[in-house]
Amino acid sequence: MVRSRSGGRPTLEEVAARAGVGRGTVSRVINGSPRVSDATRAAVEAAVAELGYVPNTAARALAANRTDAIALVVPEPETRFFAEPYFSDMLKGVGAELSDTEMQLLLIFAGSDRERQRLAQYLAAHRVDGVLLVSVHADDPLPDLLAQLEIPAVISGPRSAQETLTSVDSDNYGGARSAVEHLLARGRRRIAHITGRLDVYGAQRRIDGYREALRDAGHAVDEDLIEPGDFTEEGGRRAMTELLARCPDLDAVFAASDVTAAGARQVLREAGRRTPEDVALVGYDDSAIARHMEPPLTSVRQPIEEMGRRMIDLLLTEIADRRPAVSRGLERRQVVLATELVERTSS
Amino acid sequence: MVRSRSGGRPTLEEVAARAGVGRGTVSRVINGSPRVSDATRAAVEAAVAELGYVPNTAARALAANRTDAIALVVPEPETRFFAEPYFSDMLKGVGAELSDTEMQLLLIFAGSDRERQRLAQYLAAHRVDGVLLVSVHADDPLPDLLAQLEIPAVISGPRSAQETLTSVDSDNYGGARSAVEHLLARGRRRIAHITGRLDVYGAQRRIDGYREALRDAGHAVDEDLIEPGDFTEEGGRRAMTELLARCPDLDAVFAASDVTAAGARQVLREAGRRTPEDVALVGYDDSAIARHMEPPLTSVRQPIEEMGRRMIDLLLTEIADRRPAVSRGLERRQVVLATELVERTSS
DNA sequence: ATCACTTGTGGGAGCGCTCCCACGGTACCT
DNA sequence: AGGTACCGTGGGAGCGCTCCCACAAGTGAT
Repeated sequence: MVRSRSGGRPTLEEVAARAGVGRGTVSRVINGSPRVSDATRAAVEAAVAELGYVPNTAARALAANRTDAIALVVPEPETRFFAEPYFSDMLKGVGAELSDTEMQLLLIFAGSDRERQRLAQYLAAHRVDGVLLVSVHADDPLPDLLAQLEIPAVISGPRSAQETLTSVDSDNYGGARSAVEHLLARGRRRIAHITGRLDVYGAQRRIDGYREALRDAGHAVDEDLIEPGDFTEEGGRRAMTELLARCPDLDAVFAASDVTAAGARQVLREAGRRTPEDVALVGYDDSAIARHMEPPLTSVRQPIEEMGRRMIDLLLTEIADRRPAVSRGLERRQVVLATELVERTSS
Repeated sequence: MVRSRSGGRPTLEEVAARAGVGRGTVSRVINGSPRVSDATRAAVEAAVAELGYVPNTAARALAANRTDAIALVVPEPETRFFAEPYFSDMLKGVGAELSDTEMQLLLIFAGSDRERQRLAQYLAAHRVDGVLLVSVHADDPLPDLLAQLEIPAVISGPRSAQETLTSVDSDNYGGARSAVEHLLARGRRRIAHITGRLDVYGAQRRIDGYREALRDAGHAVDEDLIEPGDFTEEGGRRAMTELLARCPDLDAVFAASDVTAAGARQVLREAGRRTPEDVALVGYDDSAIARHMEPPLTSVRQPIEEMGRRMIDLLLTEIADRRPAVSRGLERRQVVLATELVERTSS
């Protein structure tokens, strides 16, 4: 690897001169165009290697009007990002799928208003080719901003049944059903449900699954057995206290998240209810906490890593589609991945 | 905010036309140059607002040869990044210091060889103005690569006393001293030390602090009481087992990390030694685990968030310095921040 | 009135690439 | 033989900015 005489980094032009070809040809080789003869390609590749040529991203971005970067936007403060295994799993999947691409991943937190302001600015400057949106609430204005700026985006967890953005989700409805069916099969009849945040579509779908699993098995749904939570541990404690007071005869609890189940478990123990003998418990997420609970928690596993991979997949397709023609096919793409019930001793 | 007639995003030129000034003047206003009259500045700012102008980063990067981005390079797999509070605290400090800057932060993992390859490519392309390096081992080639590419960099934790890169560190020597002095003050006399990874400079400094605190207090250093660990829990168990076998009369343990202390604690309990009655225990990091241990662990707190802030500070200075002149002052900048002993009931 | 600065401003040149048109060469038809 | 088609290739134009030189107008000393 030789240093270019100019002292700086070698340019396309210099590579072309060295290989004895034109600028256009080098560009074609760099970008893997098939319209180059093998001999020429080899010569150019040799010159690239000799000079240690690396394309200037800024120049490319300017000329081609693309950035080769995508953003993973997390509308939460850093703290939650690190605390919840959801994000790290998602990141793993995203990273894996991106690793044999030229695309660069940016991680952007938009927890505070300040940060959201900056994000809006960032998107307006079109500094990324596409956006991955995770954990978005029903009333979040971000998706609309993205649509207005015409930036390709994929959302994890649609905001509603009418979601217009491309989305990847796990089967919340089916996951909830399997949890309830499992409890029914174990002979439980008074199954309570501590829900997630009601403004999250996925939480609604879990409630639907809970209801219909009971109905389809020929049981009436007792609304008293449904208590709203918010995915947190504290919410689980609160809801469980409420439920015990209202329905002391319950014999099972299906919680919308593992941490919620952990909160519920504390209250149950303090009330002298044994798990699973007196009250069976099923959580959601199959996070690390599920394995470490006492007793280990039965939980609905979502294929989060796989979701990350699919999101990238869809996003890259959308970016590619948008490039040459305006292929406004506009078929709504919604991917739903299956969940799996992981049975442990809490049920 | 009006859309530019061309359909795309407005350019500097269009803003200039609208404000009735030249391109250069708009550029000056955008970049906050003082050499613009108030009236002109106001006119330009109005035009910017009306058109909703946002500078094109790629064009700027190309023309000015800078990217306005810096990378936080983590030479570990994602998993460790999420597991250790060290990183999230660091990120918090970094983010805070960067928040009133135009600089963009990129998070880059370089755990696998594959990822390192990509990183090298990335740096060679000069896609960032500077690099923050955390948790680097003594034999890591990354710092040299950075030096060779002449990319400003700041390292957290120097690799050795001869570190050439600008560095920010906490006072490992002083932290260790304070831990040992605390144990001495509590009347302990047979104080063992489970070290960190020996190829980490900070771990060496802690050993130095341990030794000199004993010596300065007039005690001989018994080398049998020093057992190498590796910062992990498993390492703590192993080392503690070793120590108990070799020196059954020890009455205190200073561990180089909280997780190591947790490992040691398990072994001590299994051996029937009470903490703190029989064996006092002090950890390092003051991480969440310290607060949640049974009994709560006395630990040396490092101001990690502050370290993150200082690192950014130094890096931005270095980037700014490099821009116009080649101010090879080359005074080695090494910042060392004080630690604090957080006393709990384990000692 | 002249000169020497300073201040604010306009606009040319150029950053390194991609896009695309044009051109010579070969191959295959009529 | 001429015509048509398609390769592979060279290089002009232009992406939107910053840098810097040139210049007009103002200021104050001589």
